[in-house]
Amino acid sequence: MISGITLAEIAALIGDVARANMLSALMDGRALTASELAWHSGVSPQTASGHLAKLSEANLVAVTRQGRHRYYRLASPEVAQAIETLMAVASFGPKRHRPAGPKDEALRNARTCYDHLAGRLGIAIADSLTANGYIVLSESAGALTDEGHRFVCSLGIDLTPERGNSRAVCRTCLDWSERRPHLAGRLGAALCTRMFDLGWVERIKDSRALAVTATGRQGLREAFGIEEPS
Amino acid sequence: MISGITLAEIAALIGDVARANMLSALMDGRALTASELAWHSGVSPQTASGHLAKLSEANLVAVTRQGRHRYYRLASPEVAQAIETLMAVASFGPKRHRPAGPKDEALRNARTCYDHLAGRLGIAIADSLTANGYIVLSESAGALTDEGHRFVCSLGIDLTPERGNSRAVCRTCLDWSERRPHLAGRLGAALCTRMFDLGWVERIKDSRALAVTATGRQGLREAFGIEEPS
DNA sequence: GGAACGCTTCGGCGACGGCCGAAGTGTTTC
DNA sequence: GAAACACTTCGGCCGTCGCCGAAGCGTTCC
Repeated sequence: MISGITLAEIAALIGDVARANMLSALMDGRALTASELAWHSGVSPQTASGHLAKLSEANLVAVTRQGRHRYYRLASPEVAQAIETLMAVASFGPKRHRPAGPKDEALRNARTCYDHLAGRLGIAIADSLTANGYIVLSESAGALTDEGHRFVCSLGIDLTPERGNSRAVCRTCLDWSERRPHLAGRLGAALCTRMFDLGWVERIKDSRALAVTATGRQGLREAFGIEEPS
Repeated sequence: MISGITLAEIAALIGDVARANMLSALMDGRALTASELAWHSGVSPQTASGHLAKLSEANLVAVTRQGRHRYYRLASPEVAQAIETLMAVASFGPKRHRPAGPKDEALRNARTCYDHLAGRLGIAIADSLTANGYIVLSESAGALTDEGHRFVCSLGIDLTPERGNSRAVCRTCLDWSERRPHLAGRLGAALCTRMFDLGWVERIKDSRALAVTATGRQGLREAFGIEEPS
């Protein structure tokens, strides 16, 4: 009860279509401007401004001023996790099936989830790492083995924590499309960043979906033994 | 966006004070009647009935008819996890400090979280198991060691999964009061059940809070090395 | 069988909150 | 310095949804 009040407040903030669309758009971990978020949520700039004020007052999003733009991003990984968990519940719900369009298909194939990889590609990488004994996952957690540490080093990933960053190396996150846990935490984020740096994946315009490049296909095959993910 | 719509629907359902109070009341894993839930949420029976219809249509709660009563319970552990995650986000929020009353204090000390233990007691047990090498936890996951398996057997706990139950043995759940992960999953649930069976803990009336009994204090000391948890 | 009980459905009231047009503030560009 | 731009604030409109009284259905108790 005591916490029920603020539980309702937080949920009510996410429970508006426009705000939910904004938060979904921010789930890829990027920071977006107020106008971009207005476009994503399908409302006018004034309305978006009001929504964003509420979201940032409640510490769901954080804002950075830069010139005449204001960049909004999710305030913390906890917020991202809460939204992802809600999406998982939503996808369990009554089977109100929307036929899966091509864009939806792209999302299921590969996408970013806050700061790490999700979709079939995310699952495939987590599976490969597990099969090779590089990580050990239980349903909602994980640990990096010594061989695993050497392996990610060989990919050019440095897991030394930044100052004051105590985030866990290896976490899992429930994938709403595959309904299985994929790799999150510092390791998940570092892998995702590295794959962008190597040019293995690219963002699909106006979407959290990702496209695997030609070099990416080769790299994924050599490093993880992953064939065409879809 | 595609899933954003139903994300908003789910969140909006939780985002009403009355419904949030109902769900909070169900977080201890018990099934409550419609009238009990009406009382918990502070609305009339008619209103509660309407709310419960919405919640069960969206598969957030499940209902069992029994005579002239209808027992409502959370539909799945995923729903419980979503609510707990939202509570964690809520407790991070702006510092709108309510002075902690005695009931609140009892909640922080020991309570049930869906089907497992939380609060200082839950943390203490998780810490003890970790310190003795019985379980290994990373921030959001965990594994039971072989010695751990023998230990819980010695407490009279059988972790053989029920038919068709593939729930993970060892998971973690972020504690909103302690802000640290405590023990969930099949192991967390089994420990909780066993402690009720042994008479170590008892429910405090009309609350998720728990009281540790005299035998409980002795048992906790002998089995886990836990002194007076508060 | 009738009364008490638990729960739901219906109908109408009222308020909260989302929405946009218009106008205002601060920043960049030329 | 003026114009263009990004964003916010204000004010008023309107729809949605939560609320309860009254009434209806099914179960249990005596």
